[in-house]
Amino acid sequence: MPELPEVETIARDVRPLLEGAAFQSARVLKPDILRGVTRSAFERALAGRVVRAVGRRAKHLVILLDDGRRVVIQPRMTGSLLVTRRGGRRDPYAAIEARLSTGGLLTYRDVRRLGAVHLLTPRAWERYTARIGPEPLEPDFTAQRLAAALADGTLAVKKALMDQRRLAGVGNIYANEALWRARLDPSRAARSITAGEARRLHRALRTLLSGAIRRRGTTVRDYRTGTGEAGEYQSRLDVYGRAGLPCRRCGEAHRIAVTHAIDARATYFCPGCQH
DNA sequence: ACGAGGTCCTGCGAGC
DNA sequence: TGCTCGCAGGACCTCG
Repeated sequence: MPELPEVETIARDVRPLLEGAAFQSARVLKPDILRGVTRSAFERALAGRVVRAVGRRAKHLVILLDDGRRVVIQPRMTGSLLVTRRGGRRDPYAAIEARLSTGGLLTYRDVRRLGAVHLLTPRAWERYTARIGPEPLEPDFTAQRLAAALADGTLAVKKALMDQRRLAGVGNIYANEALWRARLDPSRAARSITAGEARRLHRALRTLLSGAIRRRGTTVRDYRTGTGEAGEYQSRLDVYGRAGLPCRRCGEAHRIAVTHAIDARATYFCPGCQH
């Protein structure tokens, strides 16, 4: 499930293949993934446009066109973006295909189609990005800013971490991992996190997310990089998916537990060392 | 203002 | 073996 490191990996993979290339044509094969734009309007908008930049904001891929508009792709659970040579086998899960002037084919595929694709004017993009919280890997994201994002919440700290208005890009896997690293109980009220704990969590988040980017993301099931491969970080996970296994800090003394008490999501934690 | 729960969607694995 | 069913869950929604 693409979170920040996965979307960043996809962006880095497709960037050199897209920037400077023109879309010759685009076809929307599964129109229900489009938001706020019709199939025909989307296809017309892409035709002839040159890609000026490819980036990431939170868990969204952002393709900046030469007319200032942006194609914003939110892969959610099972979305992936891939550039291939043309003439390959038909992908039954392809939602959008766009032919490139370089001879390549850009495909957005999404098995469950929970993803969303927007076409945004500069003004609409400003409104869109303003609703998302700070980027945790930006240099100006300090422990104080993290503490501020958590300060007003009676909700569980894990849920606060995953709230995209408070903090950008963290989903279920990395929220579990960051809280284990910071030795914090996921069910703690967000506002109960002290300044010192926020510093621990801040450090945990930054090292975790940058480490996961270096390993090209975490593939549990569906996630693929921009070159169609699995990520490499799944073998490094400390808690996610490790229910019943010994805690990597406590050893045999404590085993990883799983609960669905927080927002009905799978929460993995060590009862021995997370408080 | 908050939490709880529903919704979208399809593949997969557990269980009978 | 073949079927049903629940689960995976990010973001958004409504309801109380």
